Amino acid sequence: MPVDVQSLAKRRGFIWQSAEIYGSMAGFYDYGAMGAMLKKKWENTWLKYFMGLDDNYYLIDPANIMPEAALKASGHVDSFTDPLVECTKCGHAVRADQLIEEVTGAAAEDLSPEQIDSKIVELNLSCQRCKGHFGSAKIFHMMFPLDIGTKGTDKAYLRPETAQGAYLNFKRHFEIMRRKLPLGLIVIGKAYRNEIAPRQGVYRMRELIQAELQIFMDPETFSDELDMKEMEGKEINVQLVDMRGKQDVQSMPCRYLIDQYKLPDFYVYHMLKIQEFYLDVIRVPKNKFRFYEKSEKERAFYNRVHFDIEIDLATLGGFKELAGLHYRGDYDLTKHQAGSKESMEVSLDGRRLIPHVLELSFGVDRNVWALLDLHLVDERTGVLKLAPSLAPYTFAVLPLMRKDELIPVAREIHTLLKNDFDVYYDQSGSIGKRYARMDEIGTPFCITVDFDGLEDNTVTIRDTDSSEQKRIPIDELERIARGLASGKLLFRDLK
RNA sequence: GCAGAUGUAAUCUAGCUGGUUAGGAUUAAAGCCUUCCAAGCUUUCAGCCCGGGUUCGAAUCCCGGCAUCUGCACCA
Repeated sequence: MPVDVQSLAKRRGFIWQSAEIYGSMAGFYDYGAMGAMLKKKWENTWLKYFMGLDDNYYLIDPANIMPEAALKASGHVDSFTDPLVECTKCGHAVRADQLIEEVTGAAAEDLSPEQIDSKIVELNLSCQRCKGHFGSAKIFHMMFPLDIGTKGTDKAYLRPETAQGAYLNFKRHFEIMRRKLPLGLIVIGKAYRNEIAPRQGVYRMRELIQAELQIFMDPETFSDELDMKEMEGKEINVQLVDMRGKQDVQSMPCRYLIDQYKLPDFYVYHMLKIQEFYLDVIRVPKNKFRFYEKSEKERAFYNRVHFDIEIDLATLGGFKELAGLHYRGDYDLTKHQAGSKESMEVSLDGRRLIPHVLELSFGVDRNVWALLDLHLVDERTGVLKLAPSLAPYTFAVLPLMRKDELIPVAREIHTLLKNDFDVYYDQSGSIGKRYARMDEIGTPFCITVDFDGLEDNTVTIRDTDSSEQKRIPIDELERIARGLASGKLLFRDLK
C-alpha cells in the first residue's frame, strides 16, 4: 500500500480539517500533536535564520484585528473585494464586474456599486438562470468584518496579511531601536481571507499563518550594509518571465542577475539567503526549488520587483508558491503616512526619507506541508526524513524488548534526556514496529537499550535516514545527543 | 460560486440492481512469544457524512445541506 501524505498527516497527528465532527468548514485546518510541534520547529528554524541576517532585526507580535482606517489606508478596504449582484428571484449570485465585462467587453473592475447598478439598468441585464431582476450591487469583502464594542460602531477587520502590523509599528520601533536602518520587523502569526472557494488542502486557507520579515531600509545605503562578497561565484535557481514554457528552472549567477538582468543587488543578496535557507537548512532538493519571476501584469503595481519562491510538490502537482520576495518601495509607509497623518519620514545623516520596504513573506502552513511532501519516502512504510531541528521528536528511547532488565535503564535514559530534548518513549510491541512508528513521524534518532548494553553500559543509536546503528557509551550519550540535535555532529561521523 | 464525480471504523477499502449478524486489510490496546527493523498466535476497541423523504424495511433509492476531488471561475 503506497503511503499517502494526507492520510499519514491525519493518522499520525499532523494536520486535518477543522471541526471534523461537525462536518468541517472549507479552508480551516487544525494542527494535531505532531503537526503543532513540527510547525513550531519550522517557525523557530525560520526565525533563527532570518532574524540572524542582521543585528537590527526583531520579532514583534501585533494584534490580529485592525481598525478599518488602517486597512483603508493600505488599500485593502477598497481593492480586496469583489462586487456581487444577486438575483431577487432565484438568489443566484454573480460577479457584477465580470457580468458587465462579458456584455460590454470593457474592463469594469473599478466600478462603484452605484455605477454597477446603473450599468445593469442601462444594459438591461437579467439573471442568466431565471431571467429575474438583479438586486443592487453589494461589495463582497475578502476580509472578515467585525463590529467592535457594544454598539458595534467601531468597524474593524481580521487582518488579511501580517505585514500591515509591522508597517503600523515601524515608527515606534525605529525610535525604540535607536533610529537605525535597516530595521527588520518580523511577524509570525495568523492572517484571514474569506476565500470564495478554498481548494487544494492547506494550499489555500481562510485562516493561515504567515511568517514575514519586513526590512525597512534606505535604498541608497542598504547594499553597503550587506556582505556582497557572499554572492561571488554563487548561482540562483530562477525561472524568468521569458523562460516560461521553455525551461522550468535555470541556475544563474548572482552577478548576471545584478549586472545584466538589472535586479537591485540587495534584492539578489536576499534571493541567495532564501535559497540557502531552503537548500541547506530545510534540505529541499536543488532541482525542486526556484524563484519564479512575476510579470508586470501579474504583480501588484507597488511591487517594483517580485519573485515567488516555488517548490515542486508532488501532492500539489508541481511547482507551488511557498513564499515571496517583494521590493515594495515606499508604498506602504507613504500610504500609512497619508492615512494616519503621522509622518513616516526619518532623518539619517542629514538626509530625510521615507524608508523603502523589502518584504520576505512566507506561508507557514504551505511550508509545513512541504516538509511532509518532500521528506516522506515510501519504503514499504512511510519514512519521514526530517532534519533533527525540524522533527517533532528528536529522539526516541526504546528498550529492545519488554523485559524487566531493560525497562528501568530505558526509563532512566528517557528521564536524563527529556529535560533538554523532545524525546518519545515506547516499550510496546516489537522493536521493528516501534522503529517504523518513529520513521512515520520523522524522529531522526532511536536510542535502544539492549542486553549487550547492560553488560558494558552502552546503548545503540539508530539513524532514521540510513537505518544504520552505532553503539555508544551511556556516559557520552548527553554530549552526543546535544551534537546530533544541533546538527553540529553528524551521525555518519560517530565512531 | 458553476458543472460533474465521490463520501462506509484511526487509515485504506468490499457491499450500493433495497432485506448482510455491514466483510476484509492495516493501525491501536491487552497478553503470549521474541536478543534489532511493521514476524507469529490469542483477545479487544471501533464504522455506513448530517437532516429529511419514499418503503413493511434504506449504507443502498429520492431531496436538501456539509465536505472532498476534477474542470471552469476566483486567488488586491
